[in-house]
Amino acid sequence: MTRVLVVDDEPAIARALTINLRARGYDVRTAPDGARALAEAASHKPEVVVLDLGLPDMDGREVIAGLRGWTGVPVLVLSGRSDSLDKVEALDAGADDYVTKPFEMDELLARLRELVRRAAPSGAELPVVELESVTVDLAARRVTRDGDDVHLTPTEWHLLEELLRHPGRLQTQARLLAEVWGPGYETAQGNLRLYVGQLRKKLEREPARPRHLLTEPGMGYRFEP
Amino acid sequence: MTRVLVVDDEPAIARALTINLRARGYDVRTAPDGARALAEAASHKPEVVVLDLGLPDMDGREVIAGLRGWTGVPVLVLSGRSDSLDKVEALDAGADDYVTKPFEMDELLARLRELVRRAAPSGAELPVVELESVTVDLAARRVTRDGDDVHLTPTEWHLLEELLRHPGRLQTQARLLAEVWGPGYETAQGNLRLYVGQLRKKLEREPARPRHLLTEPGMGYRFEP
DNA sequence: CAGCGGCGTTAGGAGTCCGTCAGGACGGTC
DNA sequence: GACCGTCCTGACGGACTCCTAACGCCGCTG
Repeated sequence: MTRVLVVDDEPAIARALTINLRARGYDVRTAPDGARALAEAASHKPEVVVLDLGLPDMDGREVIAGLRGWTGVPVLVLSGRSDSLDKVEALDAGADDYVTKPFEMDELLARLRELVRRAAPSGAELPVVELESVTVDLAARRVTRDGDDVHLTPTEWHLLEELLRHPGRLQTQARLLAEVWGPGYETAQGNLRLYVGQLRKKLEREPARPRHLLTEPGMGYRFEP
Repeated sequence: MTRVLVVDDEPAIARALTINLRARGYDVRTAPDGARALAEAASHKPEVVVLDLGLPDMDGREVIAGLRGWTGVPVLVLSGRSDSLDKVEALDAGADDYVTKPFEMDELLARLRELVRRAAPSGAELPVVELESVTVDLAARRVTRDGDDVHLTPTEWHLLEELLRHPGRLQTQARLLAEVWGPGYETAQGNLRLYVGQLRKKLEREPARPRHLLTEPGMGYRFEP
């Protein structure tokens, strides 16, 4: 279920968006201002953000900058003004798309789908990853090993997803920590080691000598298909 | 037509260079001192600069600094003295290659061609570098040799990256040490030799007779694609 | 021919990073 | 209020990386 964070200070719009998105199967959370939006994003890791530019406490660009500091989550900007200046500024600040209020719900939903699809290219290309005796179905959130289901905690999922999404490429510990744990956890390497260990125990045939979840000492980890 | 700026206060040398370069199809302009060299470079944007270090008005490093302040144009240094100190200083200041007077015209032309050729894809980053049997993927942080993975330590990566980033250009030991080990390690040349040796052992077919990680005695190292 | 400086290589110890285990805190459910 | 799963912290061997020192080699110089 796709997690989407709606940031808007007008309850009417927030509620309308929530209802429509829930009806389409999204997992919706809302935040009424920039500060709570950043806190919410850090704790629940949405896969896409809908951001109203007219917030009471922060400028829209500041919110985007706060997100871009640690995550590449796609951001869809909502603007009350049709004038194009703030649109350019928002896109410059790192937004991914733009919709002007009043907006057609259908158009917003279409752009949202597009953003999610674009942000998960490998997820769309490889929804299922096959290892020797383990099958990982990213879309269905399911892992089987020798036919039996394997249970993964949310954090384990998030970490595994981050690794599988870039097969063969080294992911630095700083990047993994920022993506999975959010900002402020850049120094919690012990945590990372712990969860990599758990994933290996659940997925690798010989956890002591991993063949797919590889360590690059001093740099990070790499998923080898 | 490639624009070349020749900076030399000796008319004989300037004329000889002009004739030879024009014969090869270069668009040549000359400047007899540092001040006019900078003015000429600013107005005509040469694609490569040949710079004599023994100018009457400015030190060679000042000229290079004046260029580097606003352009990355490759600079080939001409040095009158075989004493290597001024050459090292010029290279540290940002020069890309050097030739000692008296020089062979053929050698100078060859080095000039190399500099122009390598500067052509300026700004474009090269994520993967192919050697004979070795592939270096900077983005994925991965090296393969005859299909097998080659493991590099963080320091080896850092050094290799610094060399690969300036193909064909000479990197002084001081520059490499400062980039990889940070300030304060300018005197640890033993360290540099050690890691260059390790890279050669891992990447070169004949580590004793390297073909890509070349030594310039007294100067530094050069990556030859 | 001896002396010298720069380069390449080897070996060993100090320090850092990694994997693992156990224990406690937090939040949600019944 | 008790239970359970999940998450985080700290501590400990072990593996890896890094740096230093020393030696042999080569080209150059006096």
